[in-house]
Amino acid sequence: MPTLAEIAKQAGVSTAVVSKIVNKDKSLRVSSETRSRVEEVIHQTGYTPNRSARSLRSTETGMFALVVHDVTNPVYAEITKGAHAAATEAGKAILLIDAAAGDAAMANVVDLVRGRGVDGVILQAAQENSDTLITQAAREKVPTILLQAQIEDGLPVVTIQDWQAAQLGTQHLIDQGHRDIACLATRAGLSFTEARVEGWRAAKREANLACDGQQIVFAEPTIEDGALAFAKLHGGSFRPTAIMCCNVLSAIGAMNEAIKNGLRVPEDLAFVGIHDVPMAQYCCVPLTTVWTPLFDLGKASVELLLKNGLPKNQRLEIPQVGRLVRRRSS
Amino acid sequence: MPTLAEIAKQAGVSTAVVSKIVNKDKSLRVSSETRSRVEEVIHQTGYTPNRSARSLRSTETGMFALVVHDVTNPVYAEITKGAHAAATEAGKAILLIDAAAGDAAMANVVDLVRGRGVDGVILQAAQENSDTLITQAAREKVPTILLQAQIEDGLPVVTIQDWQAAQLGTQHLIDQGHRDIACLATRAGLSFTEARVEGWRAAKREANLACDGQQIVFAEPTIEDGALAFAKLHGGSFRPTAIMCCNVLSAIGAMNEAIKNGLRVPEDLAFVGIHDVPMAQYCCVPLTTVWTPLFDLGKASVELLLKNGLPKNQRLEIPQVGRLVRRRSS
DNA sequence: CCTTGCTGGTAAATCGTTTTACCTAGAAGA
DNA sequence: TCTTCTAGGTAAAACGATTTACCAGCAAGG
Repeated sequence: MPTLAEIAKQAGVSTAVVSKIVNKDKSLRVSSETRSRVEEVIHQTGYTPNRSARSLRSTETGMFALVVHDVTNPVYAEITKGAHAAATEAGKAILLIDAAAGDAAMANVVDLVRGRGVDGVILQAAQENSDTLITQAAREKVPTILLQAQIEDGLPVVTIQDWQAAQLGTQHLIDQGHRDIACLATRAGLSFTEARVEGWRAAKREANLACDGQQIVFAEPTIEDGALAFAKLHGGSFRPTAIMCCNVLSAIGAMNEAIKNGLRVPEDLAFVGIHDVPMAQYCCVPLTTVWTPLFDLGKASVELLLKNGLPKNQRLEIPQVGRLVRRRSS
Repeated sequence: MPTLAEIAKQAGVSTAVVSKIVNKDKSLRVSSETRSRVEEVIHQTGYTPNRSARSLRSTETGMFALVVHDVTNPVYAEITKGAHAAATEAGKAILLIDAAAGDAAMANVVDLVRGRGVDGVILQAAQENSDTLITQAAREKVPTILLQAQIEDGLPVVTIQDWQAAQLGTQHLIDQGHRDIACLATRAGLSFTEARVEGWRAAKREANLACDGQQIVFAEPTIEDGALAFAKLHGGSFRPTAIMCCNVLSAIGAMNEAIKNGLRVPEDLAFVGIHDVPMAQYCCVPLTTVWTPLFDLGKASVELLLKNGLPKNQRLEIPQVGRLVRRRSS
């Protein structure tokens, strides 16, 4: 409740001194008596600087916007948790934006960026409406980091090792003796989708197994879309004995649909999914997954914003490597 | 990038006029030519008011802090989604704090509150460290709303119909012919835990079934703790044929553990859980749940903050009633 | 002719910090 | 004795909005 000016008056010094003491500014030369007198008053009154005033002067708000597709998706929730952890450690706050809430939510972020309400943006690009956000951020020179998908050149991206994750999962299926391995990919056209499909392809090539377009089907990372994707795959001419799923939720959806269709998992059809969320462990047939460093993905993106040191086009791949978590589905 | 003053200069008017036009202040009397001239300049330059400056004058930040136990818990994620939706609709932003991140995160919120960085707080009380937050918020007169648990008198609480949810689930089990129905409760001592246990008790009483303390076991709302709770229940002298679980995650954990112990669900042991998250549908044995208005719970708490109209001790119970979603586990 | 009253504004104070530029007394050096 | 540091500060100008108080000029009413 008290203002800096009031503290200054009570301690009999100028506001400059108080400000520098509060901020631990090393450039301040002050006698130890004065210092302790001021500190005493600060302590007594329980003074905390007003954030708006501070931001106004310093143009730093201590807040980052985190735009995710959908908070209720456990994969994104884990990323969010990581981002939050890094922010907390640095004394910063995370402004959560759920892109699933539609254009209004996006418009809100744009406003925030234009009004300098945030120091940076971490964007898990959703639809085309994210473009507006990106251009605005660029114009306002608000640091922006892309999560997972490199939807725009000239912006830093942070990803996991997508290629390796898919390769690892596919290799496991090959090791189990599968030869007809389909790929249930994430959304077509995105950079990480391509990386994962490429990982699947690479593993198959290495084993001299043919890959063609028919073996790939794209789906959003949701249970529902996974189920639909299975229908497409099951109806086609290519009948796989295993499916490498680029997302854990679509894997669960597809697997469930397969079982509904009377298939036995893993005997008739085996499944592997990318991202090891708790749900994988407890679903109908426990799902084999490739564990990925989701927490660190979120954490790293915030840390990058804090350092503010990422060159324009750099791509940061979280070094922590995925590992296979084998369960009943394969 | 341009400031209000620059707009004013370009349009040849005072800053007061521009400010009122931007804010659609009805008290402003201005000729239509001047108005359109100003609006033109605003449009041309793409002016957006600086949030920090605005907050400094008005003492409103347009941000609410939402403190949840753990974002990766799907129940809380859904609440978060609801809160976010309401905030978005009102052009406000949600600052997410994950209490699981520990004391540092809580200290952060306290700082935010003291520095007037947020207009209000929605608190899903976690540990005792939340007390500091509450007292600070009260002292700073920052509106605070409690989620689910009434951990402090004198503060508004918003809840779902806890009693009815538990009663409904238990009644269903009774209808299935069960008589020995245990209660896997949430954390002991919390208001909503008591309400749910009371709902369970009421349903049993109504059917002339005995209830005693042995039939109740408490657990945190996690899969792991649910599993542990099952062990306690299974080891005891009371052998239930059904368990009414006050949380969906602990239900899944307990059910899984039961199956591991060779029990058949629902033949040997039936389960019902409160809160209908997607996971319930896809787990080992699809879980019967009582659907609850989680989204609306989050939404309502934000709306309450927006209206700022809740009397001190009021308790808002989301009117939307729960319904039973029957699946294989019962 | 004098007083209101309304229209369409303006100028300046204010919010609570941070930061820059300047100031004074005493000590030290020449 | 005169200059020059240096330690320990001070005063005031930002930052970019909002808000209050005031004002000039014209028309209408008496």
